[in-house]
Amino acid sequence: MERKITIYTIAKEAEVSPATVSRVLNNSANVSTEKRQKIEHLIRKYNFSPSALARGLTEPRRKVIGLIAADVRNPFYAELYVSCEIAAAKKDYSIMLINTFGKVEVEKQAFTKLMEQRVDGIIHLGGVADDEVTDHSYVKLLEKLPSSVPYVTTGKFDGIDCYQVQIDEAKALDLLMKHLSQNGKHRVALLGGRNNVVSTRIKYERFLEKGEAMGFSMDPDYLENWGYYTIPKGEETMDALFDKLKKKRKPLPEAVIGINDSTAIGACESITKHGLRIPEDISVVGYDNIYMTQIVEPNLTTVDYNFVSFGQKLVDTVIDSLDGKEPVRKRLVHPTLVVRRSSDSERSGS
Amino acid sequence: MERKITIYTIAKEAEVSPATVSRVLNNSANVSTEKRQKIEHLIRKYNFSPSALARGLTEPRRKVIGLIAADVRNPFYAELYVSCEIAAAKKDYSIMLINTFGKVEVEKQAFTKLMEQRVDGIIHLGGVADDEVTDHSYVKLLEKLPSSVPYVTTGKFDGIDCYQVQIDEAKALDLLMKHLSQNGKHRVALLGGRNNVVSTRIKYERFLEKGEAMGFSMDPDYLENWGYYTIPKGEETMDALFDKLKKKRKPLPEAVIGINDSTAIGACESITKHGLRIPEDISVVGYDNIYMTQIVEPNLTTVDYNFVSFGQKLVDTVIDSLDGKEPVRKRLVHPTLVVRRSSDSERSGS
DNA sequence: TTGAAAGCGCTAACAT
DNA sequence: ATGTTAGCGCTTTCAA
Repeated sequence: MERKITIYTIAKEAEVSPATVSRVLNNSANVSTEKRQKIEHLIRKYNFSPSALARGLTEPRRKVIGLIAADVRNPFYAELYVSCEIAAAKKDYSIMLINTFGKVEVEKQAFTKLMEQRVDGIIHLGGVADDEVTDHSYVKLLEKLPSSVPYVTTGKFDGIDCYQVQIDEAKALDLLMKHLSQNGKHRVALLGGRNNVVSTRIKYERFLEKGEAMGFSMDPDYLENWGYYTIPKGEETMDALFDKLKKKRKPLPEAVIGINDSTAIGACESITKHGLRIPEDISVVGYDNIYMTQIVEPNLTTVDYNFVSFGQKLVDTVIDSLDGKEPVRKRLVHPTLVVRRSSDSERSGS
Repeated sequence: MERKITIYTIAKEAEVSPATVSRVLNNSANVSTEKRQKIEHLIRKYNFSPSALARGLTEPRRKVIGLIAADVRNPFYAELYVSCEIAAAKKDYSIMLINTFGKVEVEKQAFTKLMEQRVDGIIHLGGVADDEVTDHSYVKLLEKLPSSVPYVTTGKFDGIDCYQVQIDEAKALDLLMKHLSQNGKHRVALLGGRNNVVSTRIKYERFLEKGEAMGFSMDPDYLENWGYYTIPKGEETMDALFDKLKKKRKPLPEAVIGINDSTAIGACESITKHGLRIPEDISVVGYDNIYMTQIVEPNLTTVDYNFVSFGQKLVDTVIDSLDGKEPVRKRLVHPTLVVRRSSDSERSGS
């Protein structure tokens, strides 16, 4: 076991003071070329790396941002996490990631852990699974955060004093509705999700609000607002819709909007299973533009949130706040429409 | 901005010494109930959280393991990362994750960063994309690591003094070959990958070595060892195989082994495109049991590595080494066969 | 340009 | 059971 090597080791051997070693380490002051070289040589020789812990003890910034996500095995979070990491790296910050797996208990611990690690700020990815977390528990957690640590969330709730960067869900739905409308669809179904998830609720409300103007037949039987956000549940939901319409002797929808891509993909399976073609018989569209949308057959029309700029906004909000720049409390991420085969039979390839 | 609060703040107000506060914080010694309660009350009152930095400066263990992965947007790494996190949490360790995106430069920085953060050990996920990293650069990096920091990798190379936890690739291939053999397949194709990736080379070597005994017709024309590890490349590769066999007037394979699941899924697309049925005309199998194998049509037969125990082994190796338990240098992860529709027409559902 | 010394927040050995 | 004190490894005045 090699002896621990510190700036003192270097200083002693270079016959300078530790302060001088620190100076070359940080380029914080002029050091004579002679001494500098001697020191740099020793640093290499011993493969010395300064302790971020000791440094963090004195310096006001750790250059680390905490990131709380439900589960990076979910592609949505993986994308967002990575784009945050990249955005942070640009400004020489690191990301410290904690997965909560949707468990409130773990989530609370995550905050504690991050605070103990003295992260400079916290990004909280509410996202798809924010239904597990009640507003109440959010409030409790946030109250405990010192105001010096900027907190930014993708969660959608009012009355909480924090930074928010959120998807413009309403606009996202508008894009999809407009697209379907332009393709002459009238009987449009909206599938999946639960109403205690804010993003879901927004979509349903918007659908009811704007659907008529888009020329949709606003029959509530074409809303199947139950289940989760997964592929199998999407399939189940679509199955249920088929059953219901059959019983009520109502015509099939011309288009189906999944509450997210997974739901839409599940719906596709159900439709195919029922012997129908996509998009010839029924168009299908989703949300999120996850990787799989480009893989499934046919490729899925969806709404993209531009994860790169999403992550950038999250990180910038934290750093700007740290730098005293007072970022706006609430920023929106603007979605764009990605048209693929599942809603456009003209499209070549799959 | 609230004043910074430390154990001294608490100590002073509780009229005790900082040491006593430390004692209740760590339960490291007996403290009278009276003082303990007073202290605990103040901790709650101020929402005090002890600095992991200061603590790390004195304590020998930081309880943090560094994890270097190529890209957690790749489901393989996401699964492995999460299982490591879960395994670590059981022993009260955290994971500090860094993505390298296959860039050697970033990878080097990752080591430096982790060392500066004084992680207790480092896990390096070579995995699917370890072709980007030459053995040479590994050696260089590893030489710089102090021997006190256990390093464990999933990479497959000899002559480097480190811990290795790796997939038993040969056994994995054996499982697939046996399965196909038992289903009466003779003309079996092996598709995708590059030979400078060790895991790929192992598979090809094993195939050549054991194929005959399995009753396969060992025609080299049924090996298409080129391309990457992605779905589109898998499709291209299969397309190329079709072309070649047509030109040479050779019969189609009865089964196709993809070098990984993505390649296999791409091959499926090619096969379907050529108007053939899976598995009736051609069986397809892959490796890794990524999530998508359960989604594609038909579901893909594959080999599973049990990410839970994989991660557990990685983490245990680090911690055991830290605890002076001298874990074995090389451990194998045992794969299991997952039979699905793509190689078994008897199977119900998709 | 350089060094001495204090301090960051905590733990642990030693004393009481 | 509790307090005193000396580090841990670094940065940063302040002097020289």
